[in-house]
Amino acid sequence: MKFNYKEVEKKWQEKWFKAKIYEARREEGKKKFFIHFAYPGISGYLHVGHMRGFTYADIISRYKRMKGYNVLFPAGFHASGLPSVGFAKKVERGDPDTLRMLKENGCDDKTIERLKDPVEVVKFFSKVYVEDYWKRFGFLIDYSRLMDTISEGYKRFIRWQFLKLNEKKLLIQKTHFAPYCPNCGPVAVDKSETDISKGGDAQILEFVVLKFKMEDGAFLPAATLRPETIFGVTNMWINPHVEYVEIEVNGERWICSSQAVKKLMYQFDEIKETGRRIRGKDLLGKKCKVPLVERNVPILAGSFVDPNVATGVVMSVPAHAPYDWIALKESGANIEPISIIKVKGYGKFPAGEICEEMGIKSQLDREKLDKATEIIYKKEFHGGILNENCMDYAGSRISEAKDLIKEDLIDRGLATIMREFSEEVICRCGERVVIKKIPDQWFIKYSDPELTEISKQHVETMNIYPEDYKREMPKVLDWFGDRACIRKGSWLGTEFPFKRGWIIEPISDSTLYPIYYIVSKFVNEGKIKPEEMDEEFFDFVFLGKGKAKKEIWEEIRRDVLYWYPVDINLGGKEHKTVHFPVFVMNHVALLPPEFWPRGIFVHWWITQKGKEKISKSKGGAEPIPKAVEQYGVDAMRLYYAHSASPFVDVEWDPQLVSNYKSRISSIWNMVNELLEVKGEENGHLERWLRSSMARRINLINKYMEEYNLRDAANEIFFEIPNDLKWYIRRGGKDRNVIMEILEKWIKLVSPFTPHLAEEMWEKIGKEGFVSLERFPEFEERHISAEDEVEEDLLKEVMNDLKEIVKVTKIKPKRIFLYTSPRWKREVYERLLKGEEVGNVIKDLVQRKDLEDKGKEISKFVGETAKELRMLSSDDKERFRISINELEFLKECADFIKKEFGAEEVIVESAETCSYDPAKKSRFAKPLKPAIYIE
RNA sequence: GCAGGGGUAGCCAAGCAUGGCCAACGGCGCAGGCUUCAGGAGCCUGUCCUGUAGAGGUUCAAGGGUUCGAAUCCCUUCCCCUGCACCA
Repeated sequence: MKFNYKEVEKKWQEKWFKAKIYEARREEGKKKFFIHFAYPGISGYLHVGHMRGFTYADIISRYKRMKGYNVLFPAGFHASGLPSVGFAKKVERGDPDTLRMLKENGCDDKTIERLKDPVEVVKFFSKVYVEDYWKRFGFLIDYSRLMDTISEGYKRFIRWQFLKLNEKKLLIQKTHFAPYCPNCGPVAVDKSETDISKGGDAQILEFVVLKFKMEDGAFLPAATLRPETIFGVTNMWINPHVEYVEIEVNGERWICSSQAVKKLMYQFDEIKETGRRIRGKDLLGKKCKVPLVERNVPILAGSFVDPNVATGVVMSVPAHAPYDWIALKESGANIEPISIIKVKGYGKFPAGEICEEMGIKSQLDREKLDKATEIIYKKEFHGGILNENCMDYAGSRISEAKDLIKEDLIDRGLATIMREFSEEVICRCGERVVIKKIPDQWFIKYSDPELTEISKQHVETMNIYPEDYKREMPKVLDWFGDRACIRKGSWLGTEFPFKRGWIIEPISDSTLYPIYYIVSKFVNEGKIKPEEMDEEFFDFVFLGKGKAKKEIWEEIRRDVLYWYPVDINLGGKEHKTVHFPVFVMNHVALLPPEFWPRGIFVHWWITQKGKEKISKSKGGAEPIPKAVEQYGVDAMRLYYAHSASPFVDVEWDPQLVSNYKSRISSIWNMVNELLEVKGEENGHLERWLRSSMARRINLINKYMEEYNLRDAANEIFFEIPNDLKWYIRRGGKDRNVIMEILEKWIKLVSPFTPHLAEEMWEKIGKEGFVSLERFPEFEERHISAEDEVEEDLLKEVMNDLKEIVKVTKIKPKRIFLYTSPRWKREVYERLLKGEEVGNVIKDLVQRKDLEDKGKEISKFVGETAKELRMLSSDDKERFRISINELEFLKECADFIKKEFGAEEVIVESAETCSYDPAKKSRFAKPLKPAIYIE
């Protein structure tokens, strides 16, 4: 009797996969549904967090299949780029964590040896993903279409894509600045730190380098993020303990730190060292001229100046820069700060004020000074106005003047740009990463106004979940600029057709790929060879251009026409600003409008305690096979679908998953118990159960249509069993209705927990796969408002009884229920019809049988009118349904007696009651009988 | 900086785009009872405060406002989080 989930999972997976029920074949005339998830990058073992999105996709595709769609649900692997290379590198250098993890997962030494090769890493993990994750979760992915992005066929496809981008004039060349290791070449700077050992959070900042001319003609290049403060410069800062060097830049002599020279070499074309070295302290006391402002200022000693940051030369704006303020104070120099910015909340010298406030005493108190600098920077940037000291820019807002001044200074040859990381970045090899200028980098021109505009228009027509993201998308498309699309270096991918030895970057080769799933089937089956797949081939199958050279081309073309476009592309929130926009734009740019994607579904993450994204580096991620073993697949699937909305991050909580495991087995037990039930039909109870079920099926269909899996699962896994339990509790025992409801219920369960569903399906004596049955549809004929209102009435009465028992602590012996007098019901009816309050009162008061109730009537009518105004239309509806409360409650008397352990339950009409010592009967109202307990 | 998300009872987490069915779904935890004499099993009840009659009171980051009525709409403030391009 116990639910053996392990056996059940195995049994049904074997059957499904043997019958290949996942395989999608074109059926002309049958409506199709194409869903896929953003294929995972190959970066090692996945964890329970990854399964969330995959599971959503499987549930949706199973649902659509049951709704009569011909479903295409393919999957593949994104092998391009760095992750698998990074993984192989880790194996090669014997990274202990990596080796331990591999061994824990049962890898022998031979396999580990093999994994030093990135291509082997891809092969190995592709298999893990398919066998240990996807099939293990019962996903009905079309396994005949598996593909990865470094296969020959895929590369042909990408090559074609870039030929087309070029034809559309969407490939352009321009200067670019990228992270670069002097030893290893190009590196990626990102949070996963595949290439680097430090600095994953670093951003590339643009410093403006202002050229201060000294008396001997050499320049001091001061780097700043705030070029507008040039008007407030009072002096220069040089670190006296640092040795500076002289270099020649475009014929000018510059003096900067030696560290700066190294960096500038990678960014400027014309640069060389003159060999002259100058100690910092030898520069002190000399003068230089502020560019544009043409003011002579002295060079002072600033020990806070870091030769590693930018040029190692700093201009001093004490009025508005906390560092400068403190350093100036410490220097003891007799220099008056120059105020140049007016900002709300501060006086003449904001920097001075904040140093005072925060109690900053020394220029080496970096922590506080950084904080102070940030505060002042933000405050002045947003609310600051340049004052009369600022020449032509006086009166402008900082946020507007900043770029203007920068451009002007550059145009006049007084300044230039230098790029620098916001923090130190160290390569895996130990070298400091620099920023390198690439003069002729290739870009995909996503900034193209026409492409952007059409993409925005198309997004309007798409089904995008959640709604918020749909609203966000046009802004993202506007913001999305040109993207560098190739890179030279050791990583996997397709060679760029217009530059030998350069590889297409991994985002750019994963935009149009869903269409390749249609081709990959033919490649996998050997029906077409990658070598055949040239420009002509893809032009024909994707664009319908030219002629088919072979019959199979026609076949593929028909499949493309049938399956495309994608109905849902499902992916994690990390794809919101990069992958999804380029997915849309590439389709819009290269394919005809009828192939543009129809929908996107974004889900959030499973996080660890403390809201951290689960990552292997942080440890503690639960391996998938272990979790499956422990909780069972169906429990996990239900957990993903039901524990929270897809659009929030969820903390992985093993306890919670365990609860779903219990839920699964309790459903199983319940079905078994229900199968034992036999007895008479009651009439009312069966009508009620059918009605409630029909209503829920209607809701569930509505939820599923908008992919609201959570609310659908709630109805299916919680509300329906509650109804069934209530039916039994009420004494229902009609086997026919139970079998009828079970059959529907099991179908509803199927997309979410398919193994359980199949097992139950078999248990109730059905043949075939429930996975291939039709999803239950709303049947209006089962709706019986009367029976539902009656059952609600009973529940309400029981609630009231409970409340009374609780408050009074009475142990009920005899329970009296007094149903509403007829005239009160009449009041409801007439008011609901819209009759005037006054008329109703007048009418009733004049009636003979009510003549002694004048006061009560007018009060009651008034209150009721007020009450009805507050009710929703659904609630009002309940009062319109006519039921016989007296008869119904009499029938329930035994049930109530049993539930409350009373000796007797007496139901009477308030008009004719024989026993009412507490005068309770006067409180009776329609659908709210008065109660007396003793 | 640019773009976006969020703050709900002890905890997690619904609801908030269509204000009233909301003291606020569900779960965890906690308390009591039942069942089971086997397990991290199952079932019922309670869990903001007050209350010996089905009720009332105070809540949904903070402070204002709109409204007969606001967790839900508007404004202000505070605090968290995410993405930002050779990372997928």
